[in-house]
Amino acid sequence: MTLSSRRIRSEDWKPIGVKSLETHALEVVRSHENRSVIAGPGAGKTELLAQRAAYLLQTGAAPAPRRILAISFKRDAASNLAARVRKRCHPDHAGRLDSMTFDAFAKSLVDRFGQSLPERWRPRPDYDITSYYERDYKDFLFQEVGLPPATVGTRADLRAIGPKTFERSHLLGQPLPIDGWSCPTVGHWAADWFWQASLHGGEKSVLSFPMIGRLAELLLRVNPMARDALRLTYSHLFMDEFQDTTQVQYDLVSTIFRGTDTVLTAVGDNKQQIMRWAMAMDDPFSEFDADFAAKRTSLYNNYRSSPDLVRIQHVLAQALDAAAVAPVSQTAGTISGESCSIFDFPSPHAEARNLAISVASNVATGKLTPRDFVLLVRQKAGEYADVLEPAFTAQGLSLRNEAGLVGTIMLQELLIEEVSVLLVSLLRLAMTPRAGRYWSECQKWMASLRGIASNDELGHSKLARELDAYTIWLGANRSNPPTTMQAARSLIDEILDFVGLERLKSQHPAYAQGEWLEKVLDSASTHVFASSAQCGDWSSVLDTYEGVNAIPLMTIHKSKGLEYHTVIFVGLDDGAWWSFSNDEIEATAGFFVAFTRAKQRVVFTYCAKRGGRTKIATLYHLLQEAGVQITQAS
DNA sequence: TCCCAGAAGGTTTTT
DNA sequence: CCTTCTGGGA
Repeated sequence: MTLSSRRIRSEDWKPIGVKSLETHALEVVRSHENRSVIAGPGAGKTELLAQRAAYLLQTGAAPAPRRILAISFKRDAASNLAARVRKRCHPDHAGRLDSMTFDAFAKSLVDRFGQSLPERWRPRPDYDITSYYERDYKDFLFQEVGLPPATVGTRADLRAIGPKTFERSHLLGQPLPIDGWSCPTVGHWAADWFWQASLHGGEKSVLSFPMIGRLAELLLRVNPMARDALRLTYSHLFMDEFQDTTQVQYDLVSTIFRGTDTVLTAVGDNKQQIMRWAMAMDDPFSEFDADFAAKRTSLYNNYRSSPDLVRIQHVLAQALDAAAVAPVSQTAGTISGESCSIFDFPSPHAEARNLAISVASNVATGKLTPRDFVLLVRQKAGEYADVLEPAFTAQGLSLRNEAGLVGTIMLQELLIEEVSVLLVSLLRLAMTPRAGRYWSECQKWMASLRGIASNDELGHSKLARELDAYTIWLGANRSNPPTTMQAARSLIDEILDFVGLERLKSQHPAYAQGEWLEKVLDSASTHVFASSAQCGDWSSVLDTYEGVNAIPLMTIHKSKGLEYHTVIFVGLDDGAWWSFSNDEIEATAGFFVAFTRAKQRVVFTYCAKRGGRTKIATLYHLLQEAGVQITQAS
């Protein structure tokens, strides 16, 4: 298929790379109005946005030079959408899509226009980014802030606020007032103090991402030129995972685009709202529909899960939304036995052994690989890993806690870092046989780092020669994986010398700021070294590094947006679900997210030693209602 | 310094 | 629900 840069007439446009789209999805793809799209798990939300981007760019509905802004929560979601659009569109078209995270968007605004903020709200240009924890707010409220003036309130009033309310309601609750709070309550008096200390207190301003979001919103209110530039630039805005939008993010989008000709598309799933405790809005879709006169559309296909799993999912979905409509599975079932079962084990040890044996026997048939499985837990993945890992190792399998720390950063985070991906590609190319597919990948990486244009053939062939020479040298001189931490680090430094540290920093601003790059490289070295310790040759070292043969273990929250052939949920008990009664809807939504990661099979495990099943009886009733059986195992 | 009782934490993205 | 932290008192 050749990708054309020619404009296609709207009536001639067809979805690309898929057989068909359901009628409602196609309607959204071609829509010229604001839309909210409620789409359950596996309905193809990202695909819908990718098709819509292709439609808008190729038909000129998003007319050049105007652009599409796509905002996601997670970096992988943002890059995933961009990749799908690149695959379907000519570079000239795909280049008019900006796909980024909410935080990257807000930060880019503060970096570009932040100095136009009034003095009291103006961060220093070289501000640091931090995460404020409850602890920090507590210390602040109880010590640093001191005594409020008598006109505002007493120390007791101040302490009565509590760190959570302080952050949610006072510090970040409303858009910032340009001239400060005029008749402040105790909360706003303290919030103002906190803001001023963060902005002007030390040598550098220290801001959290939500604070950056608030500053971005304010600067667009005080700087109409910047705001109009954005309105003019973007003819269309996409928002993914809209159910998890926070008030800060919503206010920013409203300030920029409400009442303009920019067409907004918000997609998400109410039933997967599991971030309310982390400041997500209660019902962002209803507010969006009202504020933007958006038309609501629901999608009813499920391209991920088998008909039997979709049937059970619907039982859970009805507990979250009585009006839920049964989705239609578009995927054939391949499991011969039960597609969902609960196993009751006598001990966590027996549970680990049994699970390891059953995964191993599945892998042994050759039909499934370790990566087809996921072990999900509600919380404390590390503690479960301690018990499960030895059992899996005993069966010749490796299990990997994706949230485990390598040095100071999380494994899952390290593996998606650009510099880590680049290192692995270069090492594969240099060290392993039949690494052809890494050649073009490395070539692409290096070309973009060096700013070589796609039509610059001379530049590309010069780069190709350099790349070949370097990887041959590397393969010849560093053929043994490092045996010490120092060796791992110096190898990485050496490769980065070839890549060009400065080029890397200028392409990826995050690496130019603070200690981040140093942390990533340190973590990468640690992980290369640890992977080398377990394996002999580079090929298996890199497999271990990437975990290509490891069964992932993670929390439900981390699994959002992912999918696996078989989901094994460990710990369907009151202990793991201690918070169930605090917010039954949100907890059930978490259960729904875990269940809907599976394409073919879900296994739940229970062990009386970890807790009862009285508090989460509702979940057991739902499964029972769906015909799922509990089996005593040993 | 130690002990005990009661409180708090746990699920988190993002440059 | 279970584990770890905290603060007051001895």
